[in-house]
Amino acid sequence: MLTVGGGRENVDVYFVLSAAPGDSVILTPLNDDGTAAGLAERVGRADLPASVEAAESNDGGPRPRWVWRDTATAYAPLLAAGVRVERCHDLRLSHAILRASSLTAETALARASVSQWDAAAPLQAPGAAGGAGAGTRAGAGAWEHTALFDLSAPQPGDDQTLASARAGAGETEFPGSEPGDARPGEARPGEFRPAEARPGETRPGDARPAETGTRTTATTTVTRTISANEADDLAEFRLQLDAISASPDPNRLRLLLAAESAGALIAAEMSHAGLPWREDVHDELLTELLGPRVAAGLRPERLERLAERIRVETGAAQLNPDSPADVLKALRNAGLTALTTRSWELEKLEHPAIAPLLEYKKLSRLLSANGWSWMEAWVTDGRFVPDYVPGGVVSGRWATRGGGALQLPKQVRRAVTADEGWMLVVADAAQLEPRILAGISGDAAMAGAGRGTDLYAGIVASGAVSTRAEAKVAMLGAMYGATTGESGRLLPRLARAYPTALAFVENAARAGGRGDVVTSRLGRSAPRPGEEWWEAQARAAEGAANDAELSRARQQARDWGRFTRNFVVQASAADWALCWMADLRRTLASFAPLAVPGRAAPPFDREPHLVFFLHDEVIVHTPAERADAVAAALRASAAVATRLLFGSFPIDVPLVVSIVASYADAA
DNA sequence: CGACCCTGCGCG
DNA sequence: AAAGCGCGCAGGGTCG
Repeated sequence: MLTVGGGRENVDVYFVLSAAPGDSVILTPLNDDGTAAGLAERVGRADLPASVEAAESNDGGPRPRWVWRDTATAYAPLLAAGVRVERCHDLRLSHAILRASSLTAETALARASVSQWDAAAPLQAPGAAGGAGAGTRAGAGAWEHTALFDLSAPQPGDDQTLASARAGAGETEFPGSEPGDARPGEARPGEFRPAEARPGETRPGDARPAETGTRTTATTTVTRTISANEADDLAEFRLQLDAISASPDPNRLRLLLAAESAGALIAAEMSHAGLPWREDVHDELLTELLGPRVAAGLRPERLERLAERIRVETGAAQLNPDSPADVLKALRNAGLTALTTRSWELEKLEHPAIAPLLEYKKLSRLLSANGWSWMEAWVTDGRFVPDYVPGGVVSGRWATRGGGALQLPKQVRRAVTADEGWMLVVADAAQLEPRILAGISGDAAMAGAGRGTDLYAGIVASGAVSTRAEAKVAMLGAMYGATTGESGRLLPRLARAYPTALAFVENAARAGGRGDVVTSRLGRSAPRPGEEWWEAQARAAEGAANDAELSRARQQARDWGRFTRNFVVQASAADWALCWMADLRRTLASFAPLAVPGRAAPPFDREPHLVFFLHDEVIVHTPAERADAVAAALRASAAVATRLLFGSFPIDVPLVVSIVASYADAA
């Protein structure tokens, strides 16, 4: 059976999980500096959940950190078996961050050639989430990776030999480092962070994981055969540890990677649990708005009536209201000058066809995006199970693949309903991005404007602008790089009141315009512009470009500047949100199980668990009895995240928390 | 028929 | 070009 750290306490031990031939997995225990911590063990996949659970229990000792290529693929089968892990290190996500980060720019990892570690997230097998079934998903034919760890399936011929020497585990005490950030503030120690790695500290008998051959040491020598996968994983992990310790601020990156990996665990857990979804409520809502369900491809009654009215009012008997070109032609024939068929554009027009057209567009959108077909494809057994893609956006935001989980319209949120005896705790970080801007720029005036209050109201109170709406549009303009319109007009006033914050985003924009790399609070860097961009800039700088090319080059430089201007804010907000959720997850896991009737999938059937995340908002599904405690935990974790990012800088990120039966009732 | 782009709109 | 960031998705339309 697996043991961790020979019973020592306060030692981070990693278990690297690698696919091995014969439907098995190799677990290699490592110390936090990448040296061997014990003998590797081979476990059949069927027995893996039990082994993992045993290591997680460890009699009150430290929990291991699981190191694996891809959390979604590795963790889903564990969850399906009801087994949860506390911490992990996602090699692929970590690689992506370290590859791009300005903090690890000169490391071997950053200079390595493009490899399997730079590949996109593997696709999830339908139904891998466990709790809910596979369903019929659009594009299901594209699923490829169904096996456990098959990013590159092990070939028997690929095996090589490596000495894995048992180093004197247990001989030396390695207390964990202080918590992640250089300015940890009041953060609770020891949370979701890997302990300090110790470069240069090598003990006799340690085997470098990537070494081959047999090594005799003062203790024991073990020679065994390992798969190419295992060698790759160990080598990559070491490369990452080296890159981190070589960075100017290792703790910053350790925190980021721990939070990113925790996010991957959360995504897997949310897909396992699913978002509670009342199909009957959804169906009722659709029927009320659209008319009774009809076969896919047909228009429900209400839509058909609207389409007919539009045809009558425009005099276009054959009009297809789903075709923008058709609609445009019909409007012109009716004497209207419309350039596009966008709703906000049509709203300005005065004509009897406009009202039914706008209503048609609204309802038709509901039908195609979240109608019955969508429900059939994505909701199973009362759970909406989207496929989250942690790290799917360069800023660190998540993406989704299918299901449109990040665009759940307010129209259908009524269907998101807690199980009987359970509640939803919905929490939203109010005005997160401008607050993050105040934090990263160190703008005390802006931070002060938001302390304990609505930030936009605080900006109004400072006298910079006169209404909340103005404050909001001006702030958004500052973060997005508005140059014209109301937003552009208000910017100078904002800049006078908050010069530090405005200078910060201005600098980020200038850096981007030069092609320089910008970086989030915790160390996630934006990509550099592509080859084409550089070529255009070079031609412009050499004076080789004609007027059109010159203005295009300048335009591209401004565009990239707007991207980097926004990146520093958006990516730092994503840093914060990941820390928030990671800390929350740890707290929720510590709640005593509660025997309540419910339909939540084990291991979450007796305790609060995250079911939804959207940039600055989360939903926790909880036994009703625990709802208040969950609300308190959400606030506490927000405070932890704020301290982890900003230390003692006097800033707060207040939450708007609602305890509701239905998502539609959240504030 | 699929691959691809465009339009439009949902979310933050 | 709604004034400016980041996304995903569906449907129409075109091309090969």
